[in-house]
Amino acid sequence: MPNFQPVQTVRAYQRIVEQIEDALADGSLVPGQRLPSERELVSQFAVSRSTVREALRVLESNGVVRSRPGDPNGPEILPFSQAPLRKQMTRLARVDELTLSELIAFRMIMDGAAIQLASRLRTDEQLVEVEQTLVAMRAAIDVDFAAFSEADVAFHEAVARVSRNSLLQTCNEVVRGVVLSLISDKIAHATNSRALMLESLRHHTEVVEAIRAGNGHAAARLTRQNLYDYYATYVPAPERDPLRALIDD
Amino acid sequence: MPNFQPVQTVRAYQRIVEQIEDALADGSLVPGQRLPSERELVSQFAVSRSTVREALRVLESNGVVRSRPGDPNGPEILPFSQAPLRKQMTRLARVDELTLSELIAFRMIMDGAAIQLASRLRTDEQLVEVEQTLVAMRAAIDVDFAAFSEADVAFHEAVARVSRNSLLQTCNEVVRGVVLSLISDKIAHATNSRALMLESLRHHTEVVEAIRAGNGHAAARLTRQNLYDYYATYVPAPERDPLRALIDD
DNA sequence: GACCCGTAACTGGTCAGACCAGTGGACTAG
DNA sequence: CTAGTCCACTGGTCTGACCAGTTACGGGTC
Repeated sequence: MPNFQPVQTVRAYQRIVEQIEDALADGSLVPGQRLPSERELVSQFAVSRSTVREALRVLESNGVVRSRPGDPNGPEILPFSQAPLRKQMTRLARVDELTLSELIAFRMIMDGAAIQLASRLRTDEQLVEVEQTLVAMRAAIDVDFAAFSEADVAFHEAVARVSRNSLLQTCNEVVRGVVLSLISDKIAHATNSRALMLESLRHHTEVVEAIRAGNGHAAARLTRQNLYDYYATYVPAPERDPLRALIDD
Repeated sequence: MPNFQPVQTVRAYQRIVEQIEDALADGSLVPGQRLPSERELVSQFAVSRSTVREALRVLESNGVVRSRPGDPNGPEILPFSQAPLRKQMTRLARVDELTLSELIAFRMIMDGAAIQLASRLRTDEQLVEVEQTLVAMRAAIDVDFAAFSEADVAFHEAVARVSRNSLLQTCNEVVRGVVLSLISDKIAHATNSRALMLESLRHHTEVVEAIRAGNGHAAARLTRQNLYDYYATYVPAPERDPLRALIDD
């Protein structure tokens, strides 16, 4: 008896999307390359132009290609971007499918791991790079909070690079962006921000010390603690349990 | 001097997408509701049907709506789902030239964190649930490796559920799927798989012990160690450093 | 009255052909 | 060799049509 599979109607534009995504996955299509023009695709896929266009719209909304009117080279294959990933995550966060607590827990995990890896894998030059972002943070305190925030991001990005794990790096970046967009308005109203910045700088300095010492576990623990201290006030009290579970070992 | 903004052409179908997404964000459109039929939308938005359809294709590919031919109620607003997030993440994992080592490191981080959270947050009923998946694993050993593998997945999914962090859960699931797809062929050829399964079962049992004891740190460490033991042979030796950095504290 | 079934009015999926406002390369005049 | 014009071609949008499938309705049967 043959093992029949449930059939599902696959629409024409979907098969076009699949073909293009497959070509991208197996490397026969690489970012920077151009797709043939819509009218050319019409004859290659043997479908109407509406169908081709629906496929292109889907690819475009997924950040795979970009069409520009009048461009004689045709639609462009874009390099991978985390923008669509962030869009989806933001969407989920907006509808409470993801709570702030979940996002922050995730940040604590990601950032902690990145720093743990960094403290083991860093070269001396990379340590210097990280220390320089600390210097930039200190300088930014005297400018304004936005500058400090930017320098803070630079610190975390430098550490993430050192961790040599691009997946970790991307996830980190995305979730950091989402968290910031969720609470940026609240942070802007924070009083006594200078004290906050000094405190944050002190925390970061401790982390760098642990990185220098190669003490990955301590560095990770400090990082998670810092994130908790920094964000806990924005999280409803009953949702703080999971966050604490990540810091007390 | 007015602060001019760069203008960017907003295409008609994009404004339709925006309007529908906004309606969804502010609650005037909720999952389960139906959109008017395409021809009805044509007159409401005062555009052609192609334009409406391109907007619907975009929304559909983002998991916002679903169209079914012949449905007199029109396109359905879907409940929010993490499926599109997973799709984007899988794309990231496929495209972003991720090495097996990076993926496994990521799994070690994710799974470790999930188990750490689970051991602190679990209820007694949930502990029983997890223990039952262990029983299933033991039983599956006598069937075949595929059954064992399935039971193993069930174990990790149960733990991820207990961690009460759906983002962690999704990432976990995605990266597990990607890793498995990369090495499934090699595993299938593994000799003496019964011994492997018994070893794996012993490891899982230790983890459950740590969960029962509420020792999150130990549980996480065990988990990472187990994953390392299980996967290290598939990772080229020079790439194992980052993995080891995650286990020896 | 309850039930079954065919029909007709829809639905979405696809197609063909058309127009428009742009782009960019080729071609020409200086 | 340069500056300017022109035109072929691009994507964005529209119109109108056909098809296959779904569903609700109404008429017929029991």
